Amino acid sequence: MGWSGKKDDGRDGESRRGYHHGNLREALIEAALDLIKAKGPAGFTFAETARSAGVSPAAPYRHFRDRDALMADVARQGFERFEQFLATAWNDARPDALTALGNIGKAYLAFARTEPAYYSAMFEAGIPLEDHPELRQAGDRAFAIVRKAAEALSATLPGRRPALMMALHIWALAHGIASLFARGDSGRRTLPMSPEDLLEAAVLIYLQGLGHPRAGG
Amino acid sequence: MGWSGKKDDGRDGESRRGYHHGNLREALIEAALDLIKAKGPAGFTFAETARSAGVSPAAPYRHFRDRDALMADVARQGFERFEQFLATAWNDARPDALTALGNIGKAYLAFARTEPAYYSAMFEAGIPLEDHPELRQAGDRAFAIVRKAAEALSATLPGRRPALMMALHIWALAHGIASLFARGDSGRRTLPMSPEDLLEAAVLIYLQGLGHPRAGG
DNA sequence: AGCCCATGTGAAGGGCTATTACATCAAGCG
DNA sequence: CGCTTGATGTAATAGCCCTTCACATGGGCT
Repeated sequence: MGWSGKKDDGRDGESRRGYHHGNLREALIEAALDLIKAKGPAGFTFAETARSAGVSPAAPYRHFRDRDALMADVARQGFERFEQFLATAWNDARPDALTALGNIGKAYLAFARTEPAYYSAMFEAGIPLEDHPELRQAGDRAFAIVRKAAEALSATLPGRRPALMMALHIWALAHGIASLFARGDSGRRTLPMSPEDLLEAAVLIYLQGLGHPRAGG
Repeated sequence: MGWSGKKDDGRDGESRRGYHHGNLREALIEAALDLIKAKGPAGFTFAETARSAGVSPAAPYRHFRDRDALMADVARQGFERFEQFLATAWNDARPDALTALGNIGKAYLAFARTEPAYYSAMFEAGIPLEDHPELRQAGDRAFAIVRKAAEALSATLPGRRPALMMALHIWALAHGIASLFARGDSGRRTLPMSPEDLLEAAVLIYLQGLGHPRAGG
């Protein structure tokens, strides 16, 4: 009974239709993305996400078990977009496998730069993969794109090059460059060349080391 | 003396004699390392660090401006140890530059694995470098070891290879492999080979692409 | 001895996480 | 149509953390 029944501030939030939000789950994910982008994965809080969505601090618990579950869902969604992004860049090895692999590299760095919130959630939030199997699966599907590219490249190389190893090398290289040099505008190291050029040069040298006929001769 | 919450008493040789701790700053850094190792950089808290050191929650503020300042100091100390670790592995290009570079790679991954607390603080804590210039300098000094190795290698290569670019490539590769595959025992991706072998293979292929006479065959 | 000040304490304000009991509302059912 | 039910949101709360404040302690210096 003690509840102060007067709450005529129906327009406190943005597009609340009434007592129930109507699409809170999606609104929370979107708000979380904005907050992660603005303050990093560590600065993102459940309570502020709830405020951004115009609901009470307890409301998000109806849709996510805890703060980490929301972060994991953001990361999962990020991996799915990432997979599509890489697949579009690969474009079934068109116009040729070498060019398409270069496009994958550019797409990798572009994603890290233009979607820092997703990238942070995916790789830096420290979500334990064993607690979120769907997250690991989403990551594996994204990696499969690079693996497919490595297999196509491997077919053009002399000898029988292990495609999985090539894929791991390229992924690690792209991730290392993205983590160290292609992060948000703030103070990372300054480079004598763009991260994109740095990655492309590395991949070409690497492929030449594997005997690719057209990689930098 | 009701301040001893737990009996972990990590004081090695220097115990608290009375009202004043005597060596609180060092004790806090050591306690922070243990906590970061145990619960990750996000799980580490100022208050718990203070408890571990046996002081009140307000005491650490006499030695560090805030929680981030302690984290930054841990990271700075980590970079200094890292630099020494890499320098020892390089060992002035002995027995030869190629072998010594391989040792640097192994040392990089070994550091990430055996000192996960330092490595987390250095690369994953999200400390803004512009707020802690001494941290950036410490990182630059560690990178200089890899740069020196790249310069020595470059001298053995045909043509005039840009040593800085080589150093960046190798650093990014090592960091990517360490971040993705060589982290703590917990659930990362399973590999067909050890991270060390993966990195060594990548560096050898890369150097062969640059024309190194003995890398690959 | 007496003073200074670096160092440590206790209390307090404010924020976050997560749980609990209660409120609201839409949908299904007789 | 009135009732029940389940999903969704709210207020209140406990516990923890960060940070600051006034105050306490005692080592070192004159």
